[in-house]
Amino acid sequence: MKLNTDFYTQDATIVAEKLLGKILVRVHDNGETQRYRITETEAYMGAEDKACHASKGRTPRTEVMFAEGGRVYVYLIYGMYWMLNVVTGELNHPQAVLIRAIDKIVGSGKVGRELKIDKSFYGESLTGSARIWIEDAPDEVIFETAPRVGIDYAGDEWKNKPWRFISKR
DNA sequence: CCAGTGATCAGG
DNA sequence: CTGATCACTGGA
Repeated sequence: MKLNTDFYTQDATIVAEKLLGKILVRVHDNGETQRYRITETEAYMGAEDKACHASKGRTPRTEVMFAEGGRVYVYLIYGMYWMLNVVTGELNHPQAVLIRAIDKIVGSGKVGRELKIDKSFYGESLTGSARIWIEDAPDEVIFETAPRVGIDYAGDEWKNKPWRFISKR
């Protein structure tokens, strides 16, 4: 069953944890369907969080994070990799969860490449799209937490938050 | 270690 | 317009 708006409007730290073990579904134009279990996520927690893009203010790129949870936030990094994020939280609470790994595809850049994510997914509704959504899964998940990756610029307080969630089998 | 690669944003 | 920066990966 597709995860609904009630799920996505929770805080990013909650959603990031609960997304572990859930099924990410991607349907291509030719009908080919990919299904992957989400195995690693990171939470970005709003305007306060120096590691969150939205802490730099409301810009065309960060705009979608201010929407109610349940949309896709994508951006290109280093001119090569599309980062796939899920917008979470209530309206005007700019939060998102980065999908870092799905099954054997470990690495946020590889995830975007594997699923053929591009700019056209910016703002896509995860509750209403026919080409990308996430389904609930009953599996119990064992996970550990760790600091987030690649955010040295954020300062110690935010850099050290254990907001990376890694599924252990 | 570091090159590749291009959108994005603040500043003139 | 310019130039710095970047939630990364892959190859030396």
